[in-house]
Amino acid sequence: MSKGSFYITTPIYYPSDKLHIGHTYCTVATDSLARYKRLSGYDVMFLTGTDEHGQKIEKKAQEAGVTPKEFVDRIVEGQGGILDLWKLMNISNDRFIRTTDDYHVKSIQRIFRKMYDNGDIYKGKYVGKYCTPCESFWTESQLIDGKCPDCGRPVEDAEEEAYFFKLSKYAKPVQELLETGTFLEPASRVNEMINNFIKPGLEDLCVSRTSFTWGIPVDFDPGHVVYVWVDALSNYITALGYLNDKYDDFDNFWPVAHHIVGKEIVRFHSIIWPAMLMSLGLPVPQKVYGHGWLVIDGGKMSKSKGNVVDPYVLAERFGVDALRFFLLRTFPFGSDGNFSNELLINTINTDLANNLGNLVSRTTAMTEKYFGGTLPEDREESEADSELIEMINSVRGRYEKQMDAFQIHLGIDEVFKLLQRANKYIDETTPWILARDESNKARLATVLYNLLEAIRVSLILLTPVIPDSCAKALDQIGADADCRTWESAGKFGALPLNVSVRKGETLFPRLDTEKEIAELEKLQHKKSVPASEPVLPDVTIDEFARCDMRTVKVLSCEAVPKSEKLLKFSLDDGSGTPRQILSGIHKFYEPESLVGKTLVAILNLPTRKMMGYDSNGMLISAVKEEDGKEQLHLLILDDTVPAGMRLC
RNA sequence: CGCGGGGUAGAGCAGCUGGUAGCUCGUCGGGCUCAUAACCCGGAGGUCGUUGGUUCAAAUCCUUCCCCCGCAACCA
Repeated sequence: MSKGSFYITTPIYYPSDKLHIGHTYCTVATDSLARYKRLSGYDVMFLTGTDEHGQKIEKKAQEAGVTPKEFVDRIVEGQGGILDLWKLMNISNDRFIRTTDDYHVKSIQRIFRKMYDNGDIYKGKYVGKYCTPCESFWTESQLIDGKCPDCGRPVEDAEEEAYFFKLSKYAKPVQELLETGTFLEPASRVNEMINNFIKPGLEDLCVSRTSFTWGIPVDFDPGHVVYVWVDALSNYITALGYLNDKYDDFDNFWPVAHHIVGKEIVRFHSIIWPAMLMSLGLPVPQKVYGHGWLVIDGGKMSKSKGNVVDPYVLAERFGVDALRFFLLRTFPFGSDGNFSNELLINTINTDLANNLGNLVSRTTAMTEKYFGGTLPEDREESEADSELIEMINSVRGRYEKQMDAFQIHLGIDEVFKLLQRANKYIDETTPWILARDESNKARLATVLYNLLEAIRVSLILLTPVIPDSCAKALDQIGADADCRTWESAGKFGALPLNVSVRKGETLFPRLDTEKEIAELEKLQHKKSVPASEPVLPDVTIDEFARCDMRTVKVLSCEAVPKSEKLLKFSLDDGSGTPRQILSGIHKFYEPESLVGKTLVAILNLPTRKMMGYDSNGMLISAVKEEDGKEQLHLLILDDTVPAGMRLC
């Protein structure tokens, strides 16, 4: 019965913030592939989850005044959290792993131990700089002006103990893996990996840390926690029960694994992960597929640009299926896609409302109008039917080919070619004319039946993408369970000759483009305007007085070459010697416009190097997050104010 | 010379194992009236970023330069 096992995963996401449309894109795509494989007869395991350890979460939790576990619990399980989002998006994952789960923790300790025992993990020294008061280790590049980036005090040479994984040992087999076969796709990523990382030489990888504690302890060496590589990547096997008793699916689903990942983490999945598996004596997964990103106006989505798209807003307004469809239909899965509200609405209208929804509507409407909803069994075939029927019979094959290559958008495209052909078929056969003459009843029934069949097959194939809508529409055209199977999608004629249809509610209402875009912008605007920040905890007047803020006049100002943000200022601070300060405000000000202006700067910050220049202080600006976008205004004073006056 | 991706009709993209350009949307015109002002047909619109070269023939291969994006760096 089963065609075999199929294991597919998303990355485990880092719950330091709310997830955005990019994460949704990846998960929805993986979900549709998982659903496709189930539909076509595979025994599927679909895993997603969260990667919950690390310094960043430790720090964020501290800032929020909660424990790290409380912090991630809120983002993962809380209202509007990750689990809620996947539920909303109709994600059919079989399992959800959190790296804080007990069984995972135990497995990781055993995996670490195993690699240690076989000699691939060794204890080494991590040479760096140590700040005694802060008890922190820093690398050379993290230092600011040779001093501790946290407190500005001097640091000393020190060695930190750390465990290393012999990544270098596996450079050759990994390169061979990348070069042969189809392990990493799309193929364009292969060269990137080899040129960038393997050719320059793979260095052994630091796999433990002592600089933070929010992680899985190395059980045989207290003080060390397992660093992200081993902890996070191994989720793909611990979730199957590797070296734990929680699950027992490892033999079923390894190595038929397919990792869907964003292009930014292709490196970890195509180099480090296979090397780790080789070390453990395990086979490597079948495929790593790096999909592209959703970008906006050609640029990356980011908080500071204020263009992060919230999947909740879109799903609530247009429906989950519409959003799922848009993401998978519009963008080639392997490359970047340009997201826009307008494109979203156009796609919904053109494909879902006009093409699919309207076809179902006009077909069911005619069936009800001319036959009271139930077709008679008499038939009269015609040469005019052959092309449509041929397409119905062959579409599954073309679709399957694309989907097996993870070309979801092309798979969908095959279905829409059939839907378009069906719409055209109505024009060719003019059923409304046939209906005028009683003697054409058999011919009319044939035409409608053929249309219902085209719709039925299309809906089955679209089920992985828009499951709920397809189920509804299949109800409308009277398809019972046997008429919804993968088998039945391969051949014309599954519906009974006397099929009964029931025209239901409109599947995808057509949207008013301009109105919707306006509404959407309003919504996204509203959502992203935060309440003004709370006032910070008290400081004493003495503490305030330690900040040496003074008026300064701009002597000269120029852009720093090769930097898009930095401006280099020469300032009169009243001392007689010009003071150099760098400031990342090029996005807001052109250098010429600031010459001669009277500004405010804090002078007694430690010197900091930026792009090779010293910056002796910081210009004071008024900053606000507005509309998700950073608004920045330099404090510009009346030019009658002389340079060098202190603020107090 | 840090690494990589890309520059093709108004917009978004395909074509890139070489043979005088395709798709979707938009636009213009026509048809139809079963349907969610939907559906069907047709037209207009591109010297395929730039320079030079290979070839009978280049968007497609090699070369020069320009521009955009991402990584990196950096933004207190």
